[in-house]
Amino acid sequence: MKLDYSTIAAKWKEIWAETHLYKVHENPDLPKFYVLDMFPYPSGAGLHVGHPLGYVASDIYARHKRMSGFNVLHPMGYDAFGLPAEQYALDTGVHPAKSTSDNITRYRAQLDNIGFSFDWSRQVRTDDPAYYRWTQWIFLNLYQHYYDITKDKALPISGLIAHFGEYGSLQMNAACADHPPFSTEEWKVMSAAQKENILMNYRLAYRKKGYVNWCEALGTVLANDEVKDGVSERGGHPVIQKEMMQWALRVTAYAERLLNGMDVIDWSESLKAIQRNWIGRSEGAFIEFQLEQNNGQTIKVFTTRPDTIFGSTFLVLAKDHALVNEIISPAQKATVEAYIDRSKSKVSDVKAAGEKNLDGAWTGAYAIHPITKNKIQIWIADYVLSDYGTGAIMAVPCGDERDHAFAKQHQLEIVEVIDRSAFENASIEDKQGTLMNSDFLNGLSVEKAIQAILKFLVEQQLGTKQIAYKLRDANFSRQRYWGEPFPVYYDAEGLVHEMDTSSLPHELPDLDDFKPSPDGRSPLARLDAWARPSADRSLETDTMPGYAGSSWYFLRYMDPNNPNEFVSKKAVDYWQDVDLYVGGVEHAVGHLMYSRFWHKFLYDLGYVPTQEPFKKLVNQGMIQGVVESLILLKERHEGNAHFISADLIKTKGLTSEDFSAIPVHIDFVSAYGQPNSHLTGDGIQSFIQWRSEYGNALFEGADGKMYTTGDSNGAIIETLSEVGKMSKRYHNVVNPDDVIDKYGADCFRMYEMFLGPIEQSKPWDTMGIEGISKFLRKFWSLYFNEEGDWIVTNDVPQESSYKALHATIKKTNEDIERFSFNTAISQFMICVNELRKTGEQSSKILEPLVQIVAPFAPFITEEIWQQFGHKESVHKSTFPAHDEKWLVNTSKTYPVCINGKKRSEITLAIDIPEEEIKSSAMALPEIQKWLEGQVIKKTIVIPGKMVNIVV
RNA sequence: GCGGGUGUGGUGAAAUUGGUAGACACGCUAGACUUAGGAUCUAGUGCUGCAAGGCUUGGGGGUUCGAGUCCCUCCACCCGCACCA
Repeated sequence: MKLDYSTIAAKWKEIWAETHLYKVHENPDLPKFYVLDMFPYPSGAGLHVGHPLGYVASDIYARHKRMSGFNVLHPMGYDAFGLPAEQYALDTGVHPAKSTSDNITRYRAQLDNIGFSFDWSRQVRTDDPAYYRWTQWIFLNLYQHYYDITKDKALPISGLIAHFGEYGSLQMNAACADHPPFSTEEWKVMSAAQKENILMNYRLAYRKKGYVNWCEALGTVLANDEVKDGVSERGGHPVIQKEMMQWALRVTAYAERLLNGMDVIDWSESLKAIQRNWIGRSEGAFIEFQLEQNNGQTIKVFTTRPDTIFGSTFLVLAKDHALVNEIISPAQKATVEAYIDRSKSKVSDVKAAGEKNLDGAWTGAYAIHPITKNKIQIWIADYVLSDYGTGAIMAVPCGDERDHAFAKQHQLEIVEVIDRSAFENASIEDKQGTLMNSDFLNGLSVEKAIQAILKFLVEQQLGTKQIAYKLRDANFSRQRYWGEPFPVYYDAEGLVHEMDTSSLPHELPDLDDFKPSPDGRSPLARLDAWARPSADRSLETDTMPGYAGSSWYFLRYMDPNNPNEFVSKKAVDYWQDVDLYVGGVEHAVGHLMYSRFWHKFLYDLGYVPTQEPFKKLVNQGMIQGVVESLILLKERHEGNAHFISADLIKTKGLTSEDFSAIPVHIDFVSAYGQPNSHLTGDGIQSFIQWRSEYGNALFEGADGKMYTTGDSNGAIIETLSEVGKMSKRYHNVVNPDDVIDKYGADCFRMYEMFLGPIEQSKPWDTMGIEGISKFLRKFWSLYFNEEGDWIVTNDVPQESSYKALHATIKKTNEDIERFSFNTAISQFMICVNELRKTGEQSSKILEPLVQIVAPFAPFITEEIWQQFGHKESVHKSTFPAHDEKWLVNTSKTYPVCINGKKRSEITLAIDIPEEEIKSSAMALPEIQKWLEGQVIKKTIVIPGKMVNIVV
């Protein structure tokens, strides 16, 4: 049999599908293992070589676990709802439902091509009503629960209502937005609408009016993590702050648990750091400042440095702080309004520039310093954010850089309260130094002063100890068509009513015109018959954001077709949680945060047995593309464009002033990504056809070879050569199907793994793939000769072959376990080279070798395995165990006594019988004497101290 | 600015607990077979030196018999957050 990978792959793909090889069931007799990939959203572009990197790694891991006696759940599905799918549909004019399904078909074919061991019977897609009815169901649960801080869990809202009926809002320790306190009596006389408004402050899914990230171009509101540098992450459109009525999720209620949970999960430090940073916990205090008018109103500020309170010379409020309008003095009204106008017109991209914004205005009002009783001015400024802390600060110009800059800018008083003379290098914000000008705090260290002032503030009822988080509640409304409809409706008064869970799914209606409306309403709002089923009932026309469906999909895989529950108790008790999750780091604060939040919520409700959904998480790197460009001279040649081969830049002594680089589609480039990447005559023809404006261009290069700038070694070219994302824009997308056509799926898989450590990003470089291809041919040639005859015998193997095999078994086991696939592949190469060198043909060696390689190269190993006469798939076989007897170390370390004194270690070859070495009693001269007659490769003797001998 | 990470040949990278640094592969050089080679095989390939040898894991310092690995310090690069009080 000749090596014909495409025939082999086609054959086994079919057989695996027919026999449902990778189908799994709960099996209490076997330990479970759940290997999960982040499911893709099926965009129109299809998969490129970067996508499968993580999938291949997890597939190898899953296959290995399966062969090691675990019952492995390894599913795949599609994140079909959300902006990307809809945006694609908008671009192409095809209905999202159709384009999504078409794309899924294409993705599926591409995935199958790579030989993954997914159990496709468990596929989920988030746009399937049978799936999203449970997304809606979880939403309703969030709506029906609040977070009890004392019990530290979510509880039904009915308990809260009961509490209000009995105690009013007093003693209610729950996560909520600020609202005026009320008594039992007040609660009892409230109207339904008033009660509902109160409850909205507690519900975990709630409606609120507030500033949101509004993206005009996309016609929708975006979550904080969907906004990067003031523009939308998708499309790069400007985002402004707009006030709208929106659904939101009270993720802040879980901030502390989301933070603490990270201590018990096996994620990379950097990822945990990103999440910690996003949650942004800081300890400090709320301090109340009376207004000068003394009308009972106070301004509550948040500070992490209460010790500097004596240095506080003014207060600053956010521009949309609740009290702003009340306190502005008539004299300052015009100034303040002018400032607010200025500030509102500013788009958020001022932030991106990284400038400090010191704009602000004095309200004309004063507050009373709670301790010194001094009158201090109240200002409004951009640098105070309304949604962090209390939206108000006590400015301490001597202890905070921004306050300091602001004070200078507006000529406000600066009082030094920290003596830092003992700490030369301390910056203004360091917690070092001794208090001064601070009454009873004078002379205390910063640490001690914080404790002392906190005690004082609490005793005097001027403030409380508080923890603030940067984490914001998650906006949950999208003015879009392609998403889950909210299972709620509003009555004539605008009150929210839940749909009955038995009526779910609340299906997304069909629509012809799904373009966003410029007025900020969802396209569904135009569907009057649907949106207003009766005079006193209107439906929510916004839809849920992309992360809704992806926040719990890993649970659905456990029991994907259950019509009665989102997941059965039996299934979730067996599968528990995800043991290994592989995916991109780009989901660090979006998907991974929301999933953990939903999971903890479902845990509180008793639906899932674990607090954390993903025990171990591995972030695969990105496969980057090289941008190949042709050099276009600025100076034209007889009126036509003039390209030169990149190697001529140096020859001609050109500088970057003289030319520009024009990106070339990589399909035209020979030796893509290599130092000698170039266009041949055909390539030039294709280029001209592609970019017709260069039809008459002159192409100047030796032998008609036009070198491109893909070279990363060349001096001047280096600055032109770019490595970055693979994207359509740069025409550098490598399609896995093309690679597989040329080299086969096994080679593709192994090469992706061989590129380097899985977490690292690296450019796709076609050069190295030949090495893997060569290896696979060598591997094949252990089993078949050139004529294609089976050459495996039943002879007794050579000893060296056992050694090579068992070393490889051991290393492969260890390497896969620690996610080091490149080193495992290196070991295969060593083993295969060794077996070829000695001409090993024994099945005793070659049969287990197939099993070791099988997780990496599933197709050709399956083919070879059958040749041994096995009826069952190699992927159902048991991974061979290594035998220690063949793995005697080449050297062993023994403790010895050097010169009768110091205990140290000595490295000796194993050929020296162990009993010859009298443990710790052997002195240096004895060893040297014993070694006489041995072949000594290397000896390092440090007299009186240490011997290192290699025999 | 804050937080996290990374620095090893011409390249991608190994070195799991401190123990012969550079495995494995790419590339390159020479040779063999060839009409030819972008096929295959063989040998060589960290730097330096004719050699013996010397030097070598971003720089400097330290601990240790022994450091790529541990500690201190400086430098460079990458990623995340960024007016968070």
